Amino acid sequence: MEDSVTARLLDWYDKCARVLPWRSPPGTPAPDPYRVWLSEVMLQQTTVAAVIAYFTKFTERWPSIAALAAAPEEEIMAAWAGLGYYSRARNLVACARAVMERGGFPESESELRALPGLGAYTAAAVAAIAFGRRAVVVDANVERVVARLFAIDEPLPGARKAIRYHADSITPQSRSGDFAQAMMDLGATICTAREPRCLLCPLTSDCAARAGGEPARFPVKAPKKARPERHGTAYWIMREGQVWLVRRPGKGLLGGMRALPDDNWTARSDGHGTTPLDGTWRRGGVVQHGFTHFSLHLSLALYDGAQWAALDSRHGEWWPLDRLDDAGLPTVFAKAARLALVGETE
DNA sequence: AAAACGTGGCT
DNA sequence: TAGCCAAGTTT
Repeated sequence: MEDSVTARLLDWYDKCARVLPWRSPPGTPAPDPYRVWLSEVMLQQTTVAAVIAYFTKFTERWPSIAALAAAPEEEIMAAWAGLGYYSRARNLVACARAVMERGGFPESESELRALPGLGAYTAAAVAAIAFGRRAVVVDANVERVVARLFAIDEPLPGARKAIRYHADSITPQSRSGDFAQAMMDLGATICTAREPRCLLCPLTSDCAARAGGEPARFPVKAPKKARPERHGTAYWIMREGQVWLVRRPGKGLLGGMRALPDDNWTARSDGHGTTPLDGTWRRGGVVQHGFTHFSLHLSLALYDGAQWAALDSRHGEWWPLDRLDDAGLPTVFAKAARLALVGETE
């Protein structure tokens, strides 16, 4: 039975594989490991639709891992702005440099796993897709497909071990990279989280959840915790067509990214409301932004004073408004900046 | 081992 | 619309 699942899935992939910029068609030589790795890192917790534009931009600007490794970290962080999970960009740089140092990508799953930013999933995916190694690739798509195929009742995350065991049982010796991508295509287009399209599924006759009549019940998940709501303020300080931007600390939320000054709101607490400069401030409206683990109401304060000398050039810089798009602001601050600019022209 | 860590799209 | 969800990793 396992063999037939594997064969049916690969047959389906041969006909129906999605065409994606980082992929080579089934049965053709593997793509450049650099492109496989870069796409896999970008795709961590991120949709294909969001990744395509970034992948294209990155590979045009840095066509090889050598080019990426030689680029200033600051430029790569700015190019990553908007994609989210910014520690990925930091790890991307560190990984590129480590790979150059050792003379190229390692090909084994365990050596790949030791590189910065490559966890269990990404190491397996790169080993299988770029290097043709047999590896058991388990991401959220595979979890869903396997949980349904075998009607696994145990809730996630506890079910991970059982899911991995079953995923291993259907992973072929050869073509495990195609197999992994087939599972992900199936999960993304047919075996979707809500309303799976079982009538189109090549594995419908193998699927225990389908036989049970309630495929969407799987995977069972533990209930989630409520997201707290936080309030904070961002400060818009303008002078002669420039705005004052700071660099956030390297670790933590939006770590290492350029940003508007703020009153130190965090996931755990509201901001303290203390302004960064003396003088007159005006209300500039409120931006609402959802993070993974909290929701933020960010008030915008607009500076009317002229005490600019108090700003510390070790922590920030004047940035020209006409190049604001190049500043690489994370989305929450890009929203605030947009609001400020609309306010200024009214 | 649980929590931190972004964002945009879909229902 | 408010919540769920996505090719996870790190600490």
